[in-house]
Amino acid sequence: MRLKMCIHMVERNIFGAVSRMDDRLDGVDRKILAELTQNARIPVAELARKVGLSKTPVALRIRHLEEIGLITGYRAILSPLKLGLTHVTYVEVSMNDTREAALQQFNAAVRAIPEVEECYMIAGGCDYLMKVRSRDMADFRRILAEKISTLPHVGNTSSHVSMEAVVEQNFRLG
Amino acid sequence: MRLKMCIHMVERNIFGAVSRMDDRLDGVDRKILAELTQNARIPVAELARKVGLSKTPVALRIRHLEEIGLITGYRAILSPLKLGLTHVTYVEVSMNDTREAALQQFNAAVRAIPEVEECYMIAGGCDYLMKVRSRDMADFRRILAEKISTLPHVGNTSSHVSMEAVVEQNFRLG
DNA sequence: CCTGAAAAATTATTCGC
DNA sequence: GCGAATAATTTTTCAGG
Repeated sequence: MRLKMCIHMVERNIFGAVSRMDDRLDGVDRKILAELTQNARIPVAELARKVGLSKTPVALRIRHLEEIGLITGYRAILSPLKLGLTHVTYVEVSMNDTREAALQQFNAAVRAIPEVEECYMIAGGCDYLMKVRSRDMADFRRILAEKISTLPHVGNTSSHVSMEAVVEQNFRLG
Repeated sequence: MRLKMCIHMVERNIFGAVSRMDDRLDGVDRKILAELTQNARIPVAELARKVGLSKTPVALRIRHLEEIGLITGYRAILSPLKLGLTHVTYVEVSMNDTREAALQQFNAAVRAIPEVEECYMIAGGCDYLMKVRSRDMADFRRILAEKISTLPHVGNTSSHVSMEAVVEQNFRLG
C-alpha cells in the first residue's frame, strides 16, 4: 500500500506532468528491454545469461517493467510482404474546421480506420499526416475515397506514395 | 521434399514476383494472427478455445505461419511516454544526388540511426520522408544536426513537428 | 484434417543462503 | 542477487474418428 503510493508519487512530478522513467532504468533494465524488444519470447533463463544475472532478479525486473507500464504488451509482428500489404502512402489532410470539437471528432473517426497505421497532428497549419497501408494503388484509392475523404471536417488531402521502404519499423530504444 | 517444392512454387508466380499469401489464409488463421498481433504470449490452449479448435491444429498453424515467414517475430512493445520519447518529428529530405549508388549509400546510413523509426522513399522528386522520435525539441535538433543533415548526399531538410499522436501504431490486419 | 488425452520438455516460481 | 528444488505450463506425441 505504501509502496504503491510511492510509485504513484514519482510518476507525477510537482507540475502534475508524467515524469520520465527511463533515467531510473539501469544498464541491466536497458539490456532486458533491448532483448525483449527484439524477441518477446526469449526464456528468462537465456535472458538472465545475456544480461549477466540469475533468473530471479531478471524475472522480477520484467514484472516490474510491466507493472509500471513501460512494457505495454507483447505482439507478433507480421510480414507486410507476405500479407500483400506493401503499398504505403502518406496522406496530408487539411481541415476546414480546426476548433477543438472538430479535431476530437476527427481523431475518433481516424482511430476506427484499420488501414491508417499512424496518424499525427502536425504543427504549422493544424493539419494531419497519416500513414496508410494498402494492397495496391487501386486499394488505396478506394480507402482514400471511402474512408479518408469522408472523415469529419476534412478540407482537402494530398497523397505521397512510397517507392521503397528504407526503414519499415524500428523498435530500438532511443 | 515434394511438399516443400510445392510451397516454393506457390511463393513465386510466373512473373517471378512474390505472390500474396493472405488469400490462402482461412478464417481460423486470420483469427490466430489477430490474437497473436494483440498478445504474443497467449497460451496455445486459450488461443485454441478462442478460435474453436483443439490445441494440436492451432500449434501446427502457428508453426506454419512462422515457417512461411508471415509471422516474422514477437516483440515487446514499450511505452514512448514512460521512456520519455514522445517528441515525434517528420523530416522531409531532398537529395542532391538521386543516382542509384547515392540512394543506396543513403539508405544504408539511415538504417544505422536508431532515432529514425521509419523511412520511406517518396515518389515525385526522389525525396525521403522519415519519422524521428526524440526526447524533446532540443534532442531533435541535435539528432537533425549531427545525424540526419550529415547523411550522404542530403540536399536540404524540412521538419514537421507532431503536436499530438492520434494513432501511435496500429498493428491490425488490413 | 481434427480430437483428446498422455507423455515429455521447458519454463516460471519459491525457497534458503 | 545466487542457485537449487519445486511447481506450473506448455509443447509434442499418438491412437482414433
